[in-house]
Order: sequence, then structure tokens, then C-alpha cells
Amino acid sequence: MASIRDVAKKANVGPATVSRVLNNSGYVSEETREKIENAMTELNYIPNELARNLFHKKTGIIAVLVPSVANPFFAEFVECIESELYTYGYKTMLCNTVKEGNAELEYLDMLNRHIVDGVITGVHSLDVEEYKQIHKPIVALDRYLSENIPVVAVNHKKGGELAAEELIYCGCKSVLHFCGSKAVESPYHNRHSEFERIMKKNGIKVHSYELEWNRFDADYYEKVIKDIFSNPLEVDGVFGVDQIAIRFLNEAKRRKISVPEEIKIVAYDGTFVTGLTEPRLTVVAQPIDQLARQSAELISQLVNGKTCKNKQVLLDVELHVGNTTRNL
Amino acid sequence: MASIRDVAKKANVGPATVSRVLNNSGYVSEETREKIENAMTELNYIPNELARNLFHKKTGIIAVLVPSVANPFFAEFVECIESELYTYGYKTMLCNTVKEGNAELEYLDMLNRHIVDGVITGVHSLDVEEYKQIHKPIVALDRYLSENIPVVAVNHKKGGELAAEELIYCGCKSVLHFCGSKAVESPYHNRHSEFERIMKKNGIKVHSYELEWNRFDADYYEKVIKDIFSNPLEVDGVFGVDQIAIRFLNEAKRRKISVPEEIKIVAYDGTFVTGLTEPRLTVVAQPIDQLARQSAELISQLVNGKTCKNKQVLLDVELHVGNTTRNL
DNA sequence: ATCAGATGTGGAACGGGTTCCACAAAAAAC
DNA sequence: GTTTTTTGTGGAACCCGTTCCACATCTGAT
Repeated sequence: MASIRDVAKKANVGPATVSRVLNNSGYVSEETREKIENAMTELNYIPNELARNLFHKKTGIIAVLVPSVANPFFAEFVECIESELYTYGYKTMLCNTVKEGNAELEYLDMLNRHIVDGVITGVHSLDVEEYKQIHKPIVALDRYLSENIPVVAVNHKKGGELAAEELIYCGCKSVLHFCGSKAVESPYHNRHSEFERIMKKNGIKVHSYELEWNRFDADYYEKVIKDIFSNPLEVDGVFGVDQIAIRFLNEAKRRKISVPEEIKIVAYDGTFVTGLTEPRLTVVAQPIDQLARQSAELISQLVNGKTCKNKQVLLDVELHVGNTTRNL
Repeated sequence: MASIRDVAKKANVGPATVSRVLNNSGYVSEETREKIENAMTELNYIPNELARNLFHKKTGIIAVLVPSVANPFFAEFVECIESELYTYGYKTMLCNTVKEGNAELEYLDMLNRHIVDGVITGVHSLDVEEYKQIHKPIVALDRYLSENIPVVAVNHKKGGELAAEELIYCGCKSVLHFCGSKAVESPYHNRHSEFERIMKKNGIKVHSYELEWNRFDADYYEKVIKDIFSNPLEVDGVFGVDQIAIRFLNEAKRRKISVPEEIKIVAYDGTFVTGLTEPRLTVVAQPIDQLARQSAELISQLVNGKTCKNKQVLLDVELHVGNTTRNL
């Protein structure tokens, strides 16, 4: 509760001198420094960060927006980004945007209200106009927002290619493709278009199933799988994000469809859940830690006044062959 | 960038009047209100929350400390708590404490430095003394910190009991029990002691395997499973947290040990990952949403000056019978 | 007509640090 | 011995809302 002026009074100095001791700036004699330090410990003085923040107009807090941290991809991303931001000296404010009301907008507004210094958004909601109005530090994860806003993403085109080639290599003739909604402008569409392009080029039939863009819950995924299996399956290959792939695999097992003999499965993302199945999934893995590292670096630059317009960071994906495409 | 004084000048009023308009407090004539509102929109005025915070000595931010959001239990908890805090009007600052350095202490210090209004800690590190020094709003998840700090936890004793009874009911004679380190003071020990008590009372042999308290990564879990299977298994039942249970199940399948015929498995926690196995796991499920709801309510009370010393909230667990203990 | 109360408004002080500037004393330079 | 520099320190203004208090006007009651 003691203020800098209390300390100053106790040490018989001016508040400016105490401030200098606090920040190790300017000239302070050894003698007065000690006097002040004693006074500080005596009064149990702890500087009020709020006052500092007001003066400096910054809080050292970065908001991280994701649809839902309960989703493994975002959980891992948030885990990494928090860690990265921490090394930069920033704290992480977390916002899950899948909730009633427009939490996304509200969090963006925190930029204007000086509550956070920057925003990293991994959210794929529909209205992009709001972002274009804001000329503050924003970094987008896997989403095009505006020319001013740098994007961090993986090379989805390569991702689609790797998946397609693996399924082709394993002899598939007709595949089921779970793809994201085209309502959202995101680099991830490249994976879908590239996957389908290559498949078609090789004369392989592709059945596309468009997933809703804002659903990440178990119920939805179960519904999708049920939906798929309600009609006779005429495919020998499947490509979809982790949780869809896992659930497809499980349903196949329940129906005594052997994997990979009868159906091959390739999962996209490669979060830790793909390590929880038996057989282990073949995955196209996103380097989530690198996505986080790049996002943190970019936001740090933006917060410190550097500009990086039109910037797009593309990271490499990797195919990890498991036992759902080949019998190793 | 416009300040309240800029608005006041433009509207030919005092800053106090602008403040009253901003907060809808005190008397303001309709005429001046309009003048001020016009000035505000003209100047594109957005109040600086930092200045407000300084005056009110609060930020509306609650820090949530967890070992790692990448762990599904904490991911789900954080998802829920963020949502709950949001409804109370609080923002969530996230801190993962499994990193170099003492992040936990650093985040606790934010209470003193007025960066956050309260802390909800789900961290199980070893030194508790620091918490006893702090007389600020803190709520502990599943951990005893000090008499002043309320604890939210599930009824682990009942959890241990449910698991034990299920395994007994299914005819187990010798079980493997993965338990947490006794180095940490936590309500969760009740589940282990109760489980073992009941088992022993029923003449069932219990092999205990003590897990490290601060490891939540895949590598560690894999190592544990490998360790377990490196010796001949002489059990027909297993009880452990979700990820251990899942990995045990997978390894059993790899070794053609049939579940539940030869070995029954009960998982503890019941996070979404237990819905990703085939067969589906039998679990003792923690009501994570309620843990979050209670934590949020308590921290909100504390932040608003109410005291709740010696308080402990115990929530009920539920057994969800899956196909790893019985053939349904 | 008189007075209490409601209504309306602005100046000043405050919250708690930070920094600019002025000024003094000591050390170094010439 | 005089002039620079360097070192050391404190007061005041500032960051930007908020609230207290004083003062003014207007309404309605007696």
C-alpha cells in the first residue's frame, strides 16, 4: 500500500530519486540508494504496475484469441505461444470466442482501450471488416484479415499434397475428404484444393464433406461420423483433421472394417491425440511450436513499432507415416 | 489518442461532466450530454482503461495458473473458467507453470503489483509458504495451500470408491494402481487411499505405481507404460488417469491382450480424450465445468471483498461405464 | 415571498509512477 | 584558479480518468 512518495519521505529524498533507484536509471549515489532501499524494505514497498502502465501506455499483455482451448490444436498452440510470449516478457490473455455474444470484437476493443498491447488471433469468424479498421498490433494465425495484418500459417498446399500422395501411394481409388467451410478466407483452403487437384489428376474419385467452420465439439464430430456411416461407404481412403480421423477410425473398428487394409486414413494437424490411437494414425503434422514462435516474434515486432505489412510466414508441414495407411 | 480533456474542451464543458456522461452517473442535462456525445464521436474518443484501473486499483483480470493447458484436464478447465469469468466481467490471464524459472511465483507477484485482481491456481508445485504470505484473492483447485485459501475439488474419496467398486464388481483380483506423488498436499490423495483401502478390504492385491507430480507430457506417459510392460503383468485391472489408461489400453491391444476380458481398465478424470478410444473407456468423471463454475464464483466473491476462509467446495464425481470394464 | 431540495456544472485534487528541467556540488580539464 | 563535465537531487508537470466539493440555478412546497 506504500507509494513511492511514502518511500521518498521515509528516506528523506524526492520521489524522482526513488524512481531512479527503481529503474536503475540516471545518477544515484551509493549512499542514497541504500537509504532508499532500506526504506523500501521497511515499508514493504511494491511498485504499482498500473501507474507505470498508465504512463508508458502499455501493459505487457498480449491477447490470444482462439475458438476454443479445449480443442487440442489450439490447446497446443496456446501452450506454446504463452511460453514464447513469456520469454519476450509478455503475459498472455486468453479468449475463447465460441460463446454467446461477440467476444472477438470485445477483445479487439481492448487494443483501443489500452488493456492489451497486441492481439494474436486464431479465430475464424466471418466478419473481417472490423480488423481493417484497427491499426494496432495484430497477428493472424492461418487467416487473411487485411493487408496490414501479417499471417502465420503452414504450407497447406504442401499438406494437401503430402496427404494426397500418401493415399495414392497406398493404392486408394476413391477417397472421402473432410474439408473446411469455404465461407472463411483462410490459407487452409489450399490444402483442400491441392488435395482434390492431385487426386483428380490421378483419376481418383473424391467425395467432399464440408465441415462447419465454428464447431469443434465432440457432439458435432460424432454427428458427422454418424452421418457418413449412415450411407454405404464407397471409399478406400479418408483425409480429415485429427478428431474426425480418429473418430472415423474408431467407427471403422466398431464395424469391423480393417484399417489400413480396407480403408486408409490420413489425419491433418497431428496434435497429441493422434498418438492416442491404436493403430497409430498417419498424419500431416503442423509444426505448432513454430507457428507459436513466429507469431510471438511478429507480435513483438509490431508492439515495438516495427511494421511488417503484407507479410506472410509459411511453415513446413511433415508427413508422419503411421499404421493407418500402411502396415509397418 | 483523444483524452477526456480534449472532449471537454471541444464540448465546452469540464472534464468532470464528460466523466459523468461516460459513466452515466450524477446529473447531466440532456443538452450537454448530446454536446459531449457529439464531441466524443467527432474525436473518436475511447476512454483509456489504464487510467480508470489506476484510480479504481483494479484491472478486472484474473490469473489462471495451470501446469500445462496442453493437458486435456486443464484445457477443459481453462476453457470453462474463461467462459465463467467472462460472464462475471473478468478477463483471463493464462499461465502455464511447467517452464524454466519460477513462473508461478512471478504470477503470484502480479497480485501485489496490481496487474491482476485475483488468482485461480491449479498448480501442484511444492513450496506452499509463499501462498501463506499473500492475503489477496486466491482460489486453489484441488490443492491445500493455506487456511485462508479456499479449495475447490471433487470428492476424490468417492472417486476412488467408485473405481474400486467397479473393478471389484467386474471380478478383478489383482490391480495396477497409478497414483500421484505424495510429495504434494492435495485432496486427490483421498482417491488413492480410498481405492487401496477398499481393494485391500476385499482381499484384492494392489500394485501401486507412483507418477511424478510435474510431468504431463506424452514422452513421460509412454515411458511409464513401457516401464510397466517391461515386466510380466500380473494384474487383471488398472486404474489411472485418462492418458495413462488410454496408453495402457493401446499397449494391451498391441500385445493382443483383450480388454475387458483379460484386463479391465478404469480411467480417472474423464476428459474428452476418453471418448477417442475404441473400446470406449470406463471413467470416473470429474465435473470440470462445475469446478470452473465454483472457482469463478469464489474468486469473484473474494475480489469483491467477501471472505471465505476455511472453505472447501467438494463436487461429486460420476462413474461412466464404458467397454473397458464390461462388455456392454 | 422564502426556503429546502433537486438539478447541473466545473475546478481541483487524487491515484502512483515517470521524466523533464533546474540547480548544486564535486570532479576533471586547461 | 577558472572553466567544463560529471554526478547527484528534488520540484513540478504529466499520463488520464474519477470523485469531492463548491457554487449556481431552478423547481416546488409552505
